[in-house]
Amino acid sequence: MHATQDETEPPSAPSAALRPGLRERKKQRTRDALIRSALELFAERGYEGTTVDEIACAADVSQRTFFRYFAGKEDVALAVQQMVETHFFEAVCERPAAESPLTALRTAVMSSWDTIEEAIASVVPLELHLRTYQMIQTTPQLIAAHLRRTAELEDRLTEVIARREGLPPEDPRPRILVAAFSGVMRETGKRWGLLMEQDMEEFRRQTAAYLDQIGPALAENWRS
Amino acid sequence: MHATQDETEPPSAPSAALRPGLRERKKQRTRDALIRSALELFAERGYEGTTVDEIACAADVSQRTFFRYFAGKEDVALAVQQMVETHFFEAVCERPAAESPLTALRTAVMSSWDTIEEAIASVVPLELHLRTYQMIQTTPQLIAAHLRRTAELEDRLTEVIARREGLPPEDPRPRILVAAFSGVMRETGKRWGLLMEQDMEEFRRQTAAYLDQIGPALAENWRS
DNA sequence: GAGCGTAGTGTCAGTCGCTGACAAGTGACC
DNA sequence: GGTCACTTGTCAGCGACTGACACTACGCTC
Repeated sequence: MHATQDETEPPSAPSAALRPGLRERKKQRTRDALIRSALELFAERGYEGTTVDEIACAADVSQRTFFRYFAGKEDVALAVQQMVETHFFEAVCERPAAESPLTALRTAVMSSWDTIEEAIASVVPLELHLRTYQMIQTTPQLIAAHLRRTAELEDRLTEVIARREGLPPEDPRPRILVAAFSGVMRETGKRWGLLMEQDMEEFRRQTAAYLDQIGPALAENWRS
Repeated sequence: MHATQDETEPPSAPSAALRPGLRERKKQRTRDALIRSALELFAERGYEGTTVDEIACAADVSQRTFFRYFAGKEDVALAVQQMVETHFFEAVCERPAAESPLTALRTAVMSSWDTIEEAIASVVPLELHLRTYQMIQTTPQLIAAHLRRTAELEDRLTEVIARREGLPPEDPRPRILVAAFSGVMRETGKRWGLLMEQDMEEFRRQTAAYLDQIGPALAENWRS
């Protein structure tokens, strides 16, 4: 309902602001304002220490309007994270069928990281998103909500991979692979958020190293 | 705070009801009554269609007392499931160190299933628990809460396995294995709950078959 | 450019989950 | 039997969320 930006495109509009219609632009600005206000307040006073009233007030709308844009307080906290995950999912869908499933997943993460930052920055400053990410991993209610969304993403990934490989839906292997992959991503994400590592290169290396362990993890006899 | 049943034991009490003291028994009965009332109401009107007031009223206590026993409405819905998972975790801890990690997990599930039913039945009828399990998997709020608890269980399992194998906490392999295992359990659990399979034997076979796929899932080249 | 329909917004009132504070009842222990 | 600590109920209140209704303003047509 919100944020649908696919319309008939007038060829090369002179003023770049005329594309989506005045009303649509206003809605988009309201939505962005709500996200920005929310994340700033969360960073300042914490998630539970911030009321929806305060968020709405900071974005100059009524509380009622807030709930027309977001289904709940959780929603706005996870809005940017949602963007990131959608972006990753699309990257997976675009991987060539020749790649093995694990390679496809791995390459998709890496390539989605190359391009996601500007998309984030168009809504909120990157540093604010990093603080939000930490908050998500330390606030019980947000951990739960985020895990639920992640589980849904896993379902979709499982389906995509099963289709790629031409497997019937009952085959458990795609699900297992996705679960293992997801476990790695959760773990590395935890480290990234908590250690506040700004060094993206180092983080990529670590993630890659972890992903390399997926194969060996299932070989019995770990004791070297 | 609640349900601590470790106290100095008077040697062989004549009436088996005298062990934990009158007050403790009363608390336990209140707690069980709350769980039973809650699950019955949930089964009847759904989770969101039931208010805490109604649960408290059905158990003949005040709403305030309900919240002294359970941190929230979610808590009472997941109370029995919590028992099951604790039981499983303890079973894992007791597996001999000679078993490979995956074997230990697999054997622990199977053996915990052998003994959990009576523990459940002492609180609520088994059939009611099954309906609750279905409800958990279809109610967004409960899915989220349950996933959070499961994630905590995964953390503890990861730690136990790392210790068993004498691995340092940074080694990602225990986490990956647990994630894959957990993915299988979530999937089979989903089928069990939704298909309402009463046939426990069939369900065990299916779970075992899924677990057998964990190894192959990580071997590349699935296409037979 | 006036007018109309509709989409977006604010206000209001209400429900429900949840909590702190205080007062009253009740098992436990000497 | 009396004191003490633990449980409980009542009350008052906050915050998340929702339905209903009236109002404003965009967008489209004539």
